[in-house]
Amino acid sequence: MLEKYTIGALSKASGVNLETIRYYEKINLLNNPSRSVNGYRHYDESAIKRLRFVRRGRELGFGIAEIKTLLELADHPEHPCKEADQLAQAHLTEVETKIKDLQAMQEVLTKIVACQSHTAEHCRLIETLDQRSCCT
Amino acid sequence: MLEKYTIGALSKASGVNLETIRYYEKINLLNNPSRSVNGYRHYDESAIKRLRFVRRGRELGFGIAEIKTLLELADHPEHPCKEADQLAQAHLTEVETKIKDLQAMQEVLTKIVACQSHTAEHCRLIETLDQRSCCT
DNA sequence: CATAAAGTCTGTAGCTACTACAGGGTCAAG
DNA sequence: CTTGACCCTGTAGTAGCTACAGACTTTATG
Repeated sequence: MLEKYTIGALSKASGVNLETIRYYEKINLLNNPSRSVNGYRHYDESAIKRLRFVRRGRELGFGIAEIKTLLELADHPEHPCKEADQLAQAHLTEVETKIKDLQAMQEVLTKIVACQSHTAEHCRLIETLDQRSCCT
Repeated sequence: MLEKYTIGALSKASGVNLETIRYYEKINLLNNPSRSVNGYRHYDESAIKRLRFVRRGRELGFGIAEIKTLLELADHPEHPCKEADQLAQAHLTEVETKIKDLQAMQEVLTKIVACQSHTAEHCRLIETLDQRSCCT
């Protein structure tokens, strides 16, 4: 395959920050690319594909370790996908928990904003934090 | 005031991890406490109050820098609370954005889970990450 | 052809908010 | 007097990058 991409070009093509690509290489999320005589990294189309895969996984909130597993699975289409299912399910549960937590925060914050007082003494936010119990 | 709390007692009373208290001291979120001859830290009731304030702020998702500002405000009830209002409003907006992002994630993940295939080849999660566009 | 700008290299330090030791000292109970 | 619980400092680790420093090469411009 033609290795026509420098790291900068790969960065643009994949939408992943240049420094992040080097970081991914360092933590072995990406294979070491070939180098030209001057030491520059060179990549082909498959690297773009892989990086996009990673980016999408990150956008969905998967951690690096999880993405590593998913990449392994993607590389071996004949393997059972049970593990991917479990990852997706576990992650979904996590996301749902986070949403609930944030919604609780949202509720309290909504009550707090639009403070009518001019001084901190009766400011709702300060009051809330000063109170005995939180988030009630 | 009586300084009857050791750091362990303060930790229990405030609900903040012992190591975290020392950390808060180091980053000047808390004042340096007095020490007994042996070098042990000693605290009074006001430290509990302050730490609880911090904990509640953290639970609401405020960052340390924001909490520093809020503590300042709480210490000066005569000050205008405009700043606190702004913090609360900005934070609420942030929380709402996060909720939306997570809900988008949730939607995609919900579609993905319960993969019907036995192998990774047709696993929905892998497919999704492999596809050209994400989260559509 | 010279030079300047843009790209690349390695390696290290910083970010947030903690947490987890290691290796030591101190205190109270039995 | 020993055992265990508590405390001390300081450093390193966590996740996932990002931002340099200082050096090199390549490409564009005058």
